[in-house]
Amino acid sequence: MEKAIIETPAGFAGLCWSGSGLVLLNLPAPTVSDAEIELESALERLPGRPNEAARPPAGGSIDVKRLEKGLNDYFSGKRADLSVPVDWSHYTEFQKKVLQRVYSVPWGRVVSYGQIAREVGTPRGARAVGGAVGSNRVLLVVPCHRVIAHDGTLGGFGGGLDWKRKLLKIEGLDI
DNA sequence: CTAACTAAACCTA
DNA sequence: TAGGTTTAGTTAG
Repeated sequence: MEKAIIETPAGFAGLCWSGSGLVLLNLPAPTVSDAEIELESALERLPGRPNEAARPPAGGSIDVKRLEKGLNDYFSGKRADLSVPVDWSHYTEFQKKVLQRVYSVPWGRVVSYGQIAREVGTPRGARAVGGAVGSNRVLLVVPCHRVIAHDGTLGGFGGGLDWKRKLLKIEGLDI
């Protein structure tokens, strides 16, 4: 499991990845040390699998430079390409299904919890979808901030509703 | 296994 | 619009 702190126009973001993809991407923090602290704390809260560190395939890692450029573009207000392989191994089946669907929501668009629920085959599981997107650990790459309530209100956000509003604002949406 | 949580949606008035 | 009800999956005990 490799770690890094990268600089974005909005601050310093901590991330870590395994051989199969991105494991963690935090929202930008004001200082490098804030970002480090948040990253460590997120790592401790990572569910499951103690054998993760035991298999680091040296070759297959993510393109950190490209992600850094993507985030730079994103926080400069551009329609950025944040696509990067994600390591889904720390999620339950349901969470994975939901997050993979959210992954495909394009820049500047929003969907409702209920819509996601219908699309993953649990038509009345909107609240469960809320719980699942709340488990997202690769913010922005899986754009869970684009999932809002069906009546157009914000819903919730693990990183705080101010962040959610701000991210949507960057994408031209005033909610 | 149960019970208590939700980042929802629906129904009624 | 407000308030109560229904709902599916996760998590703690």
